[in-house]
Amino acid sequence: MVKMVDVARLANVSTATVSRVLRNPESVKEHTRLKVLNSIEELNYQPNVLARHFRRNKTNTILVIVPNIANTIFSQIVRGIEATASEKNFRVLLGNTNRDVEKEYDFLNLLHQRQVDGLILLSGKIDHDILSELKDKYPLVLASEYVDDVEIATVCIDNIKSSFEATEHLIKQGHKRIGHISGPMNSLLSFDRLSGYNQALKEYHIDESKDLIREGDFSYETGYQQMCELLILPEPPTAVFAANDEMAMGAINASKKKGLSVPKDLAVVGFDNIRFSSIFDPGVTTIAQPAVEMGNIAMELLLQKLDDPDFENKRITLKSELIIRESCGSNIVETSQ
Amino acid sequence: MVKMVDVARLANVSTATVSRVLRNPESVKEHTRLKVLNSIEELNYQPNVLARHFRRNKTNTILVIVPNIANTIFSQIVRGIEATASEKNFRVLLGNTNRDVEKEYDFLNLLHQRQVDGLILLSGKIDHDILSELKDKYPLVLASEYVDDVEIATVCIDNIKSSFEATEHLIKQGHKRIGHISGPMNSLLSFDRLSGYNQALKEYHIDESKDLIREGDFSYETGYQQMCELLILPEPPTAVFAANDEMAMGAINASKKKGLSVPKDLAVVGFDNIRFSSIFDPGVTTIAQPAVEMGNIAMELLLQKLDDPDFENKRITLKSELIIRESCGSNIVETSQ
DNA sequence: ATCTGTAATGTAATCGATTACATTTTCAGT
DNA sequence: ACTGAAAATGTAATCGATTACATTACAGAT
Repeated sequence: MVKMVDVARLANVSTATVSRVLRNPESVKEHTRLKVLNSIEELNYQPNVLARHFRRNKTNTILVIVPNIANTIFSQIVRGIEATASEKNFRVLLGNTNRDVEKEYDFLNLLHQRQVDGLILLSGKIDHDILSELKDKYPLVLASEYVDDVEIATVCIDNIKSSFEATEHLIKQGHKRIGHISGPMNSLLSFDRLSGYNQALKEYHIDESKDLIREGDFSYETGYQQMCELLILPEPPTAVFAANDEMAMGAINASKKKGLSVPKDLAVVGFDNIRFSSIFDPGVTTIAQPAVEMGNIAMELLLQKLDDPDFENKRITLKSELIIRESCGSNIVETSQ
Repeated sequence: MVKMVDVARLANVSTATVSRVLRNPESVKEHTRLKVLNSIEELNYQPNVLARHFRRNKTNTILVIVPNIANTIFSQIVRGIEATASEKNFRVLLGNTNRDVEKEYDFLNLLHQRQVDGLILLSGKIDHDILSELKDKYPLVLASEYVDDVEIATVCIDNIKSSFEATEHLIKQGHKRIGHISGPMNSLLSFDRLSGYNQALKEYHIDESKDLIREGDFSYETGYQQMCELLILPEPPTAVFAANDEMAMGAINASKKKGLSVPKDLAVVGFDNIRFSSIFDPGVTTIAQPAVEMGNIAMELLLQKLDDPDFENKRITLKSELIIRESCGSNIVETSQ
């Protein structure tokens, strides 16, 4: 393996100069720089990244902890993160947890071991105290998820507002009995989506009913089960707002199974606008998060933190959008291609 | 940061002994070992991974190149890889290419730079010559995809056989005009799925027709488009075998759009058994690959290669399974929950 | 008690880039 | 031409674990 001394010898300079050419080209005279670059070329020199990491105690790698990479909302955010990261010559290590908190903690070891320089969390499950300790010790950004109390750099949408809009849309279709299948209640995001739903009901003077609110865990299966529960109520809902698209699809399939037709007998709205929402039949009306952009911004925030650990922990709120498809019975209908 | 010398000092031994306790415990006397372990505990010592990587010129990290991580078939394989990897204390770096060959080559730099110790490829797009050079220079395993000519450790299923079965299933339902929407023809896997289809037609004395074979690229969109093409033929097919589930769903939706009913007017079989195939309406009949197991085995093969670069490059072929759902009009019908 | 061979432990070089500090070069200003 | 400051380059220490080689401890044989 060619190393820096070899280049230095050939170019007739010191290793310090070679190193500077690579990391601080402007601090080296043009003439010398060209000599060095030529030698690098001639020897086909590639710096030893591991030595560099060791010496600088940095890896140019960041960790992204994802609850479920197979969910397109997360893979899109990751795509955004990667795009911005690779521009700045950063690598992205994916920590897929399948919604298992233990695995999250496992991945955090990578931070402690300095195998990664920073962290983007797409999951809000980690304990508050640990989170608040983390954000003081390492560059940390939350994306999509968020927490209160602790001040952490965050990119997200306004979940209360978008859930309000989703529910309002159902109300405007004339529905009065509207169910909600929520996400797991240990996450603030789930809580806010529920709040948006509640606020919409209140705003339009619709009585709340505890029976109509069911807790799921963002999986298709819980959407299916909870919908079954809702359907055996003495007075079942005529519409359902599910806290994500997978659960919405679960709810739709449960209703179909019971012989109901969506949207005629039951209107459904989801959340996230995952790829299959437009492929599914009926197309799922949903709230679209600007996922790729969210990833871009999350990475930009992290880069700033990496550069200056004291950089302000701002929260950036992006706009979401209601996408109307067939599942809610609106007359405005998108094609499913 | 506590380092090895600190532990050594406290335990009253040399750093060599501390290092041995960590890497070769059996070479250290029980008495000494305990002293050292106690000191490690007491000081809460964590070895500097970067220094270790540098010194050993190994990172205990492997790279997995994936065409599209949002596709559940790939995320399942990755899950299998990760499970086996983490047992052996290996990290998995995910290289998602979105089917872009350029990005594949980018990721290969990680190998050259020794940032990863080995590679599992889930894509068969890389140039033969490069592949054959790679496999001599680095531990390399192919999973799901495979190539001929070059001898590389591989885990896969028998795509010809399973496609034969899929097509045969349609034939046994009485279909005589069966279309095929293939994968991109630069991949051997697509080619084999086409071969299986052709062999089944031949076996059952059904005339082939070039018109009925359309090339897609494994995306929903091409499935949709190619099905549209098939439907405007003077004599359109009554059944279609698509080389993956996404294209099968595209085909189904295209037919629905034209007012056809699946499976009554058109029977469809897909490939891969992605998660959404059972959620889709109608449930997609498909070939299930043992994806997680495939990942496990791929990682095991790679570990063997990492251990001994001259380890035999065997190809392991796993069993696939035909999963019958509603889309093919069989009377044996699975529920879609 | 002495010798021998093996097991256990220690000493110190090593991996290769980075960088604090030292030295030399350059050049503007007189 | 000379001075002094700034720019360019060089010297050598440094990061922290690993490991080849050297030394010591110890058990068993004589």
